Amino acid sequence: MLYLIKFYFKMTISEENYLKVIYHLSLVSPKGVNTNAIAGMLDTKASSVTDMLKKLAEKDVVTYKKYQGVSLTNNGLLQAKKIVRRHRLWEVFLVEKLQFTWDEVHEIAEELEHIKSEKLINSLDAYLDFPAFDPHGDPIPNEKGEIKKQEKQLLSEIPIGVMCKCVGVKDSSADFLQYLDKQKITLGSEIKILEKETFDELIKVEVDQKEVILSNKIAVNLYVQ
Amino acid sequence: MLYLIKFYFKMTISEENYLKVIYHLSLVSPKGVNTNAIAGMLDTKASSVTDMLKKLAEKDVVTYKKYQGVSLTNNGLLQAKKIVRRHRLWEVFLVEKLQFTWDEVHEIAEELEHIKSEKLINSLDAYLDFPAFDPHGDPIPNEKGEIKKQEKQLLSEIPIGVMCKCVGVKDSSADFLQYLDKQKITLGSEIKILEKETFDELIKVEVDQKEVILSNKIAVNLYVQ
DNA sequence: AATAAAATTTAGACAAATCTAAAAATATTT
DNA sequence: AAATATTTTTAGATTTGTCTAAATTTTATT
Repeated sequence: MLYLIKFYFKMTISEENYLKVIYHLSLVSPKGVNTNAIAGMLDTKASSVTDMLKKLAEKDVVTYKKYQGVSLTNNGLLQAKKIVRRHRLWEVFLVEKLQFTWDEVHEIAEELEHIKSEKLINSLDAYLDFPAFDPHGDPIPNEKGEIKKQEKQLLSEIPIGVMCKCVGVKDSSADFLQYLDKQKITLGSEIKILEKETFDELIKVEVDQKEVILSNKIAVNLYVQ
Repeated sequence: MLYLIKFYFKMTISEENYLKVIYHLSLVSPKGVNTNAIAGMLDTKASSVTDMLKKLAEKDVVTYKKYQGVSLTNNGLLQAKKIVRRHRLWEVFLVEKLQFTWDEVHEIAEELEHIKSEKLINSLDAYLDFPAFDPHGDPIPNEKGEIKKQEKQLLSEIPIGVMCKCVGVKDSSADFLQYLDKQKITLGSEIKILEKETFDELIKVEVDQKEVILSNKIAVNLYVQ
């Protein structure tokens, strides 16, 4: 069982933040994540990223070849998913139990996600009744890192007249979420597209029986089913 | 309102841990806390403590004179109480909501206490119904740092025949708490001393209608009312 | 394919929090 | 009160994560 040892390196908060960002970026560019992209997400310098990538490679959580970008090892992938799991479970807790709105939870979850007690997180999971999705519609990995994939499309891809339901957001910035609140759009909202204007790409939709006009920027950032 | 600025120095986790320890020690020795005592509590070296005390003095959270020990400023006291507040509220959460036992909560609360969102902690407080005491019977400061004092005595000070109720522990180590569990003693247990043996200081007590023998070490670490 | 541009890495420096070993101050004992 | 012991501080080193500026590699353009 000696091989297990490498799975139990303790990760610092900084290392965890790198892992998480590499995970998110690798979902978009699976063949290797750029140094600059990581630096951008973490608001740090490329040279700092290089330094950290060497350390993470040393710990066997990423595969790193100079100038060739970086990707997660199996081990690193599992660890990243655990961080994401913690983040999203805490978000559910904040919304469901502490009455936070969906635009308020991200920052606090960024801190809570680094508390690593397995017992804590599994108890929380049970307490919340094993939610599969967080308040933004993003899937919550289970203890083994397994993720329930959800069929979903962007609102912009839905044809006129078809009824669909809001199941998530692509952009989960506070600005966007607050704008959706203002339009009374939230997870579960029933949406039907009434009209699409080709010229300026505005669309007229019915949200829970009320008509509203949405821009294309909204439509390409809202997931529906 | 310029004077408020110094209240808003961001504290690192390490600084917070020092503040908290100084707070706890100053309850016992109010005329100044020793460098060595702090080092002992934080499992660090006296020289590291000296370094940190200078930094904390710089931030106006402690009053520090070389070789003369250290004490909290008003500002430092409030900050320390906020950390204690967060720690104890999380302990209540873990026990009441996530079914942790009272010996399991301390370590996790040590991490949770450093998450500083006021909104988070006040929402949690409300969610828990504004508890006045944590699972070990220790008081939870309110938002302003006010603490509800509880009349309490050690079990060892109670005369034979008087009925009392367990309201807290002086030693809250996991070992002691687990020992109490084994004896079926918990917060709220009704206790009556039946006999005191002067020779070896064992005492025979009735706990919730059942007789048990306790050592003096238990009696001097159990608070009753 | 040569050149220019962009991305990445290296080298060396810095701040935070710690350490060891030695020096200085305080407290205790004889 | 002198000698000894204890406590505390200083000086200098180390580790982690970051930075700037220069050097290198890769990619894009002519």
